[in-house]
Amino acid sequence: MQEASARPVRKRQARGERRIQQILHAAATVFAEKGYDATSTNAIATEAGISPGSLYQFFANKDEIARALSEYYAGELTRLRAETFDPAGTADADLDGLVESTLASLLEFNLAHPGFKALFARTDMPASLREAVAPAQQVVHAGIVEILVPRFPGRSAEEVDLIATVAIQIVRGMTPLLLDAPDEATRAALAAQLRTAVLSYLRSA
Amino acid sequence: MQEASARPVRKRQARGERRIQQILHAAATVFAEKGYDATSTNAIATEAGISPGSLYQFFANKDEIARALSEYYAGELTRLRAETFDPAGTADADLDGLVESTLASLLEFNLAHPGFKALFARTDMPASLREAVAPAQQVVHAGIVEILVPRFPGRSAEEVDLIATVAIQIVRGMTPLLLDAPDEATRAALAAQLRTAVLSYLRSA
Amino acid sequence: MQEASARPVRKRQARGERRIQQILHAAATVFAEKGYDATSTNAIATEAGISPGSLYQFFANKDEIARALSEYYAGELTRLRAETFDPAGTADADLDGLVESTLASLLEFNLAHPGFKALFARTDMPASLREAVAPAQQVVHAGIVEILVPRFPGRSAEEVDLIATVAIQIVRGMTPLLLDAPDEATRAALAAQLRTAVLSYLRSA
Amino acid sequence: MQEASARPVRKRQARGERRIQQILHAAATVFAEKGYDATSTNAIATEAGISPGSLYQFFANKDEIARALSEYYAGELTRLRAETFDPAGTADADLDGLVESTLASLLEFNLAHPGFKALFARTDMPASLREAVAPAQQVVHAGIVEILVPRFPGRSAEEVDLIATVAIQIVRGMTPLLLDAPDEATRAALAAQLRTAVLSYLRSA
DNA sequence: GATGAATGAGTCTTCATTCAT
DNA sequence: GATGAATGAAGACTCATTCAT
Repeated sequence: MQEASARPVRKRQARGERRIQQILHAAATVFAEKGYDATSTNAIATEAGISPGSLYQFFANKDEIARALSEYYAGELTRLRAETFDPAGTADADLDGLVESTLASLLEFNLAHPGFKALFARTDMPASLREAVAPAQQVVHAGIVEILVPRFPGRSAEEVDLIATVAIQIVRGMTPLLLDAPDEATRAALAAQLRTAVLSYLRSA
Repeated sequence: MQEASARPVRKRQARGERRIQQILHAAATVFAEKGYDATSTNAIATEAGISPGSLYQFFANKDEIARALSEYYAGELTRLRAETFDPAGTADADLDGLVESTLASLLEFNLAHPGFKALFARTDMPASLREAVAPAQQVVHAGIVEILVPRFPGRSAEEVDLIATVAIQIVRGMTPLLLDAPDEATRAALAAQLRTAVLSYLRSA
Repeated sequence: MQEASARPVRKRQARGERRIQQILHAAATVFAEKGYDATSTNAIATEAGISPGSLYQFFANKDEIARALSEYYAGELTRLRAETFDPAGTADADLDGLVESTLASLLEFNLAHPGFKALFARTDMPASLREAVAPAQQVVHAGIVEILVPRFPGRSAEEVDLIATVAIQIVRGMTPLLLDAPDEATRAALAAQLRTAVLSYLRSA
Repeated sequence: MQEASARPVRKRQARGERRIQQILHAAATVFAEKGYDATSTNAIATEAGISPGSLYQFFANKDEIARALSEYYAGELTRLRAETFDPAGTADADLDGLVESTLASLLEFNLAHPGFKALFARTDMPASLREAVAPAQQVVHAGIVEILVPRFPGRSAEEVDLIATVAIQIVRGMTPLLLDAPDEATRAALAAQLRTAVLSYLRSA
């Protein structure tokens, strides 16, 4: 009985789940192209190949799409982190390598998820969006804190928080430049500068 | 005819100039409150105490207002710079002091011109706005370059440009945090971190 | 085959009947809360704990729900009438008592069936709704006529019809006030006035 | 100077004033046809021969149109009342005549202002509409109270209020029937009954 | 029958911009 | 130049109804 009834339910949910992924993917695409503000829900629906009404079957409003996308990104980041990150090796790893790999991961993530920058690499957000987008921000912040804590043994949690915030803000400020770089060389140069900036900040913080 | 109309023309121009200032001031106020995207031209007109039609007598569209405001800020920045900055003393001044005073000036400028952040402290801009807002960005950039050149004697113009760009981007990333700081203490702490970040970056660049 | 399917069919019909009651009950609840126009079929389905699709398995459209609900009320009214009303005693009962008990019954019915007022106590209806709702209206009308006929011996059927219509319209006009009365005292006072109004009208008609 | 500057201002206001009348007239027409709920703001704009945007230059939303229309009707009713009503002669006029002329006026008003019934002759209203429509209701109520006060010398203000409310509700209940009467004869018959109903109620109240 | 996803026309409203006066 | 009315294309969102499973 369990099996028998579980299947159809799952099937239905599966269809919805697929649609949700579809919508989120479409949203990410359009956000990446036009930015969050300039993206209309109808444009998302069109990009997803569905009708405006269908979109609202799954999301109550535009902000909820941003929130869900943000949560999706948060999940992906967490997943990637779990795969990549070796907490054991972190303590004695050199800061240089840690920063390098973290920045590389973030850049790679941005390239693989073009919508991410619309939710992450924006320093100036309306309150409603800021709230919707909090999940991904927090995951990034928590991840950075986790890296920093063993590096700043004498500091209070608040101090490390602040340092993480500043480091993230530096990255945030540089991200659009990196992503919009006209060629690979420019991007590499900018990435190198970003590494320098973050590293030197962390060393003198 | 020339003589006869000369004075009224000047008067008209003068009046026009005043109107333009009026509009720009209103625009800055509303930009500061709601951000550029969420600001309607009607809201600007209302804030300026004029009719929407009048606004369009002076500005062809919303972007042009941003451009003019940006140019106004560029002018103010240049003026302030001319008053404050002593090129003679720069060469042998210590970088620390230079960075400190420059950042302080920029913060002060932001506080004195609340609309500035809507045009400057935004890392992610639609193309049309980015272009409109270029003037102020360039003045800032040029100012920073001017400071940096004597500090990086061996570097090419391009390299210094890049360093300036990165430094600015760091500031840009931090500015919203600074301006939205809940209290003076937080702001001071953030400002100190920003100083550290810029300084250490410049030192290791 | 006939035999084999006979019972399941009945079962199905029984289940269907239950579903229909379920839907009608839900509809009445939501109508009572928001009024007919503001009630969405999805809201009814949700209140009934079923899916929108299921609802349309039993009712072709929103108006049909109103019609069925109206028919249900008509049935209930008829049933109550049969239980309560003693045609034998009516002829010589005093009009005063008849009016009083009839109005009391109607009020009670309204209180017991909160959805009734959305279909009955509305003087201004779109044609489609008016038609759908006719059944209950007619039962009420017929009931009143039945009471009035022996009271107006000399009058033609049309005249009695008219008198009944007017009496009902008076009740209809007062019903929302009665049902929305802020407290019991106010309601009682309004009920008394309504009695006076109907009684004096009937006496001078 | 006064004259000179007053004119253009008035001219501009006049244009707006005319538009407002135009919109209210259109709204009344559509309300009369479809009822308030079923009337869309776009339909009003179309009926008024203007664009949807223009409508919102004068009214913030649909409710505000209802309110303005209600206020217009309130004004008209007051004006008519001032022209027609002779307070001096009221005291000793017979109730019969007063009721007759009042009901006749109200019927005439309804016929001359087809939108009125959508705002007045509706017993069951959503809260937002009820509030918007209050002005006209109050004028009618006040007018009736004014008539009734000398007729009910011993009663408190609250009692007279209640009596007026009931009388109005009777009229309200009958109005749709009157207005939708298929022919003049039916309407006259209904009007006669309404007179009887109101009069007998007032006599026995 | 049941489900919930799908539809798409339609709702109210906003806004950059233009135009008559 | 100034005014404020005019425009109409969007925008976010809703809802009665239908359809695939």
